Amino acid sequence: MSNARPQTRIQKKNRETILDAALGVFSAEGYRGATLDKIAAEAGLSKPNVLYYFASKEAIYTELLSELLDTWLDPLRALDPDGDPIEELLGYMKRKLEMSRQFPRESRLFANEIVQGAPRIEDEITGSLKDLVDETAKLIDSWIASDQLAKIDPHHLIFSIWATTQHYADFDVQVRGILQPDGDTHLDDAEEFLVALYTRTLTPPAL
Amino acid sequence: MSNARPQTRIQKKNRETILDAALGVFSAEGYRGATLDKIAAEAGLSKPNVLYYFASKEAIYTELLSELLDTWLDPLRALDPDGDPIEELLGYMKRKLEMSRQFPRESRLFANEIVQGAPRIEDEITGSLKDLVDETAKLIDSWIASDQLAKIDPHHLIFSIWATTQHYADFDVQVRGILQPDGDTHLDDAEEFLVALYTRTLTPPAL
DNA sequence: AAAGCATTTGACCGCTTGGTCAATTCAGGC
DNA sequence: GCCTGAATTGACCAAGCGGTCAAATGCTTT
Repeated sequence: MSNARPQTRIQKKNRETILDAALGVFSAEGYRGATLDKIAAEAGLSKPNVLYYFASKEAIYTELLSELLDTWLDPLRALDPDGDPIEELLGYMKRKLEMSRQFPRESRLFANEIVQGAPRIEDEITGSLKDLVDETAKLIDSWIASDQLAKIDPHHLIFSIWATTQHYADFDVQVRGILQPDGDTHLDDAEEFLVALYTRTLTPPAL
Repeated sequence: MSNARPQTRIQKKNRETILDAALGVFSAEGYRGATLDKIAAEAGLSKPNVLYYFASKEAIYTELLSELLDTWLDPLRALDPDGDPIEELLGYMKRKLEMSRQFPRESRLFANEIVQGAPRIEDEITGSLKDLVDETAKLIDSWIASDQLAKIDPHHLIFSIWATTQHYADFDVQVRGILQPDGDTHLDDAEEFLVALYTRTLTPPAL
């Protein structure tokens, strides 16, 4: 597996162009709905040329997925055990919401994959993802034990943060359809709502 | 549109068999990923026989979708303006969570459709769904105005209930993957968590 | 039992899809 | 300017797809 790829400038550029185009197509249409022709057209290349840079449609998809997984978990890793618990968790929620704002295609790519049973990333889910979540859950439990947080199930807390924040990317059409005609500030409103939701939920009862 | 369909017993039975099989396939693989062969195999019928009962793949899909939309909104309609606001909203959340437990395929079918831009139900979203949500939002606002609920954005409250409850159906593999090996009681734990979450969020500050 | 309609299916069609390949064009070092 | 490998593409293929159709089978009524 020790590869000594030359990676010329033009190779790097085209691979990036293809991955970006593929992200758009895969996230909008799912794996089966996406076609190499659409990806090639979106990238401004011919289909055989796309396959000159990637071995197959599958190869493009898995590369996107594995690239993404790290980025996706970064906000969770940024939790500071020595910070103020409520501020840390609110910060995490805000970072996740910001990712829905800035990387909706990435969010939808994951959503598509997981809704359909995550056939290609099940190992990562039960492996590194589970480990990281379990670790974070322990941290939250320790915060609860020291009365810095209200008593709450840490795993489901994390699930709820994922669900509420990613909802704005994954179900964008529904959110916009319901909020129209005024749907410009909806992510700011969402942040305000979620700050209130989690502040009330996490604040421990006065002693 | 006044149809006088005969609908023999065998027709009714086979149409139901097909719709049930199609629900499984569409929800697991998305519209593009589903094939008539898979649906036919799942239903125990030949492909031409399936097409004897439905005009096309698209026809099966849209029938499923429109059938579902009503069922999906029923819990929202069940909100009682004269009931106790917090109990009503907690009850709504519980009903939605129960639907994730009992009808995960239906939930994933919607998730697939909406993640990919809801090309076939955009009208319903901006129409009847939006109307119903706006109406409910007004009701919630009136509860807030009479100090029976904490001050909170009603639309985003509804979004958060959808997101947190449907998450357990749509992202089932992820939830189970992280919670394993003990993932049997996770929906009961989820309910306990969500009751706490929304109780704290909705309870108005003591006067 | 025979007619008449509902049901079922094997064989087939045209189109789209992922992928291949030989041939052509391009870009940089000498 | 020319040579060499990188980059690009038109033409093509086999498989899978949604859908058709004529023919066969089943069921019910008389």
